[in-house]
Amino acid sequence: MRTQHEIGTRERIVRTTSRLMQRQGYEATGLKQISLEARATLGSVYHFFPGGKRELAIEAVRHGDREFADFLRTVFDQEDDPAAAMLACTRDLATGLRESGWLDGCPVTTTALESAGREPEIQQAAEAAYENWRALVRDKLTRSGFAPDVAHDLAHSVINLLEGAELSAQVSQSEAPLVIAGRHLARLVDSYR
Amino acid sequence: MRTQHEIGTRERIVRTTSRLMQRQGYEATGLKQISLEARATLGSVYHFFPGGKRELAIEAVRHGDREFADFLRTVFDQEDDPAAAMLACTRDLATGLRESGWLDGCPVTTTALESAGREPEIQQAAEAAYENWRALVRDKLTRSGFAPDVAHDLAHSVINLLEGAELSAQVSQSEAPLVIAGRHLARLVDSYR
DNA sequence: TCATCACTAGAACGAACGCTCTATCGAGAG
DNA sequence: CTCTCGATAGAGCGTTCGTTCTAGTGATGA
Repeated sequence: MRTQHEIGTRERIVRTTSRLMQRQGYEATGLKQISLEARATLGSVYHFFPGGKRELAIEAVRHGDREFADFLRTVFDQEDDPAAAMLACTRDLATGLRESGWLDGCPVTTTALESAGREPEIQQAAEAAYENWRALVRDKLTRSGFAPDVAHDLAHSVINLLEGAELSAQVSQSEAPLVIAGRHLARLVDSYR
Repeated sequence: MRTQHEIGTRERIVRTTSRLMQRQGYEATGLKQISLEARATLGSVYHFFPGGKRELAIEAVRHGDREFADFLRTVFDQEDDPAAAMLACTRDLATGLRESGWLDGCPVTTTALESAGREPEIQQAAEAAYENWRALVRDKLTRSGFAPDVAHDLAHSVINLLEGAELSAQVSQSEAPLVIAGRHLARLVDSYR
């Protein structure tokens, strides 16, 4: 019998897949590597995920979705002012990225790009993730008194600039893109007050 | 002898590789597929690119670099006002993306993300591309009277938001992220006048 | 005419891929 | 105890991968 607090095999496989695909992408991540690093056998992998690699990728994207959503919620709870929240957001992202040796970027983007137009189910999971994150930003802004349509548009560019800046920071191995993005997002948000 | 205006085998291979990796990424693009679609044999591919797939990817990224740089130059030449240029830029990107069936996103990003931290030479080529594009935006802004440090920072966020919005537009198969990004970039640029 | 050499051509190699298959394990039910 | 069945285990399937290799082509210059 499995006690409740220990991590089950299924969850271990999902987390490992998410981390590996975050770093290497969908195609470069093999099932052998997943089963090895998750300390599970191929039999276990196909037992929990009969849909194979595709199903595994979908679950990994959803895991990354929840992961980044938790990050956003934490930052937004700590910073009351939206502009200050933007700065805190990019600062924490930059720190995390640097501490991982510039390896752990967005847990969804790489897989999403690889599967765009080729794996509709994975693409849909990624789209749901982006929309989920936008909703968190939108709610933060409307709760701070911004008009719904302004908040809607801002949410798009906030998430998109975070994505682009993190990608740029990862490729250039520098915190600068994220730091600059934070300042510009704060300025942009403030310009709608 | 080869006349000057016809496209040589080498150039045909580079263009095909660039287009395929733009759509499918680095790992999912096979040399067999490249040689087939470029109407070249594997022997020709390895004759021109002894470094194999890695060298081919580097050349493909550089090709994408020149391609997007030409696009930026064209837009910047047509629109004198920087804010108007931002709007034209996102509009044209959205149109091109839609017309390709949401397949042709940034020709560098996918390959860059897949190789981040694993293929230093490809990553460096991608970094050079981003820096090249930023320089074009920077020059456009300084020529319009913006202070150097302001232009430097804006160039970062312009390119990064373009990247993020195009990625988002591709995944959601919608022009909205790019259209919104154009408005926000114009507003942000104007706020520094 | 003949040697040269950039280029084309594609068979073949070992390795790795996603996936299937059968066998086994082990805790709870009867 | 035996039966059941979710879970574990890993050998092996056919295929495709990147790469290597040898052979052949055809225009060029001596």
